[in-house]
Amino acid sequence: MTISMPRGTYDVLPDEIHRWHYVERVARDVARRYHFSEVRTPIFEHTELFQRGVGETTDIVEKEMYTFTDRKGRSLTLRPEGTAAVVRSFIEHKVYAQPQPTKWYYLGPMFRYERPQSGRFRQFVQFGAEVLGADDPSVDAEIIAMVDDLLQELGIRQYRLELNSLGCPQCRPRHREALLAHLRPLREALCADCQSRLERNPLRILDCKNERCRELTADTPSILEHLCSACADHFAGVRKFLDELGISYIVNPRMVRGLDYYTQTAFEFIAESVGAVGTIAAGGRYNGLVASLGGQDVPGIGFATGLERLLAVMAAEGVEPPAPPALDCFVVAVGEESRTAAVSLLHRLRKAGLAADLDHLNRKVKAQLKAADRLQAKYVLILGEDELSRGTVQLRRMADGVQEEIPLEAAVERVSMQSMGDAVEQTLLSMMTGKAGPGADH
RNA sequence: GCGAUCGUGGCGAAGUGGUUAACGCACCGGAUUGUGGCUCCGGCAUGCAUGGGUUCGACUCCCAUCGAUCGCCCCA
Repeated sequence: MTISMPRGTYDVLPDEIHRWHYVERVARDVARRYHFSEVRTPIFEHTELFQRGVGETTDIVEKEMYTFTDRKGRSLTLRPEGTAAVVRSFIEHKVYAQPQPTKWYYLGPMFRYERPQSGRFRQFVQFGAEVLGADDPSVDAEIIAMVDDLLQELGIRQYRLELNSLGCPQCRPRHREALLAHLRPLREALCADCQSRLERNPLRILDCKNERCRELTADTPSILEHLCSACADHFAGVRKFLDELGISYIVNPRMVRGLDYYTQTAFEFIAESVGAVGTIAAGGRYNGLVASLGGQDVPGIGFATGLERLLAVMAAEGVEPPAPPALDCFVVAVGEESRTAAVSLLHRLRKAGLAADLDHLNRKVKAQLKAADRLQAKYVLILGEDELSRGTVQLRRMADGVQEEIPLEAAVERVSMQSMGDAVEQTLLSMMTGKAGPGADH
């Protein structure tokens, strides 16, 4: 048997890589405009970082981590998410001693041992950003606005933003008690999952998809009614800024986040009609995380989005990222004699900045032209013995087959000028028609 | 971790317990002299995910394993 890729992984082949490049480019550009700097942390960390950072009782830590022991017996784990490592880095390099706030973003693979399904993989790519050292509601709004901009710019239209506040260590316990008091009498009527959630994580019961559970918990005490005044003020502040920015949202008091570290603001961007997993971006505030990982009491907020899901939603909405540029020039050599000259010509084209190639399979002229056509070469330079003796080449424009014989010396410059001219023409055309061309802004 | 469906050449896709496993696309070559996109001709799976089993005989039936897709849990 030949070896295949591990479960839950995928190859991005060259014919679709441009979609990835496009999303990555837009993400980085949004980050630039929001004034976030990129941080790159290791793909693996000490297991303990995630146990403490993500939370011992979370599904991620309990059953989804890729953990292994290295040759010295250390327990290491492939990162399942980005925030813990960013915070670790922030603390480790004493970045809190520098002017605050710290605004970092990351873009890279994460790993979770889960059953693959649509929009879910074992290795997947997240783009995320964190603001450390500022707890003003305007920061929460900024993070949310950033995600909103990202989605807009990728051409994604059908999504909604759900917002909630999870309170803080002062008010959350009060809500929890009220919740338990309400739910305990209903215990027997709840679904099996919810019964087990009851003592462990009662908040999750509110998020249950089960019809019966939903009915039973319909009039359950809301976290929003139990917020302390600080959290209530903060939540009101976030809403005020979002309203000011014209970002619409739905307050969902039943929304829960999977990771233990969230406090106050929590949000989810949900795609309207895409498979079972509709969440394409999510995040929230985590004011206790830095301290719990051994740093100062520094507030934080962030988000993460899965690129596979963005790509899936884009495909579902018919958004087509700009195609990669075609090959500028294909050099056709006729006969062995001209091959040396052809290789030399090819080299000069490339040195001049053109994307150029030639046939390496010793194909006949016809087949070489066919290859050039398939590669969508804009121009073809044909070099045979006749041309060689005359010191010329045939310059053929593939779009219409117009061909002329030009001096060999002028070939590189001619193709350069023509290609450039084509590009300018394209741009002008797209400006006039108002349609987005390659590299044009949206 | 649980459930459903599925697994035939690079891709799509017929097929039936029994002779050489259709077809389409793609790819490669050819249709005499050095020229693409059309047309025509030819080539392209000693094998039907893997391993067992049933049978005189299995790609076709059974079991297991692996994988894919989708859903649950949970999550980006």
